[in-house]
Amino acid sequence: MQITSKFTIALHIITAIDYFKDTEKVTSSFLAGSVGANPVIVRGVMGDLKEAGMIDVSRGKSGIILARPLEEISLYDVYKAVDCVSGEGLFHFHENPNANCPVGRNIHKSVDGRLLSVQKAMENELKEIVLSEIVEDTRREIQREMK
Amino acid sequence: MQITSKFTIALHIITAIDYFKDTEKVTSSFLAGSVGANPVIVRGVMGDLKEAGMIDVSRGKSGIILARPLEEISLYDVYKAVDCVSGEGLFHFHENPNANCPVGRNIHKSVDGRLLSVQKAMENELKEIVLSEIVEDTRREIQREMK
DNA sequence: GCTCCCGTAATGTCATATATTACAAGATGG
DNA sequence: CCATCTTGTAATATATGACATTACGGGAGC
Repeated sequence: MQITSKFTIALHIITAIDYFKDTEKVTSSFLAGSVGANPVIVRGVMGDLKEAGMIDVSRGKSGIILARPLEEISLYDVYKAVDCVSGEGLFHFHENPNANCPVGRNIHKSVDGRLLSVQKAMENELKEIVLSEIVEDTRREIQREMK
Repeated sequence: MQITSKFTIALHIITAIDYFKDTEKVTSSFLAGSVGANPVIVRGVMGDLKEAGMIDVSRGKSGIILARPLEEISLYDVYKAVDCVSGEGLFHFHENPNANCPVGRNIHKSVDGRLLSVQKAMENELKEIVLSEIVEDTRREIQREMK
């Protein structure tokens, strides 16, 4: 199983908002075109990012702008904002271990904590990466193309 | 999204095989009873573990036994054996970024590597945990119950 | 040969991700 | 104030994947 594409869509959106901020009118339809997904999906992700205070969205003839400097936003912030790992955690414990079996009754206690610490390790890694790295890398790749 | 319950089922199975090795006839149905899942599911996981050389399975009136000492098997080995994270990786990149858009064309290059390294960080954490820890902890919990 | 149990195919169900259409309501420009 | 553009969101459809369940063939032991 995998982590929802909402996460990478969010990264894509933010990168595009920054990249096109001076040359295009950035709307959900425009972003959807770049991402290759439906505008409604993009609006959903936009809603998550807005709620987390990463972008400012206004209706009418306005557009979408970044609300915070990219150096201050980590991948973990985005990951949390779009909530791509549902509440119960990264690992899905099988639902009904048999309470009449000593192993079934106690396996949770010895496994849960360890799996949680593994998840935390991954999340800490996400905290180490900031959006400005992604955006700058993408800019560099685009530059390289032009030569 | 989450990592399949096949993973925790595998941990449960192995623990149960060890715990009941002297007192019960360990079959797929017996294990299914403890896990709280269908015997067919358990057989599938057993097949994965067998293929990875962790257990020996024989038909007829025999039973299932561990093939390697638990100290030599890490959670990562089990995780790989049951293949609970499909081939493409933990993160699911959105499928169709627009190739006509400079961002859509280049975002992959700047994101893929970073996400992969996050996944590796998690997997390295799994390598640090050995099955004997789980089994011993579970035994301890069962002991504590009895007092 | 009888019985037990694994291996596996076929099928069904259910949850979730994503796509798509439709429309109300807010913001802006004239 | 009105026309226009765009977001927010509900309702619906589709596809995929996880898991359950039934069924049955074939090996292993007694």
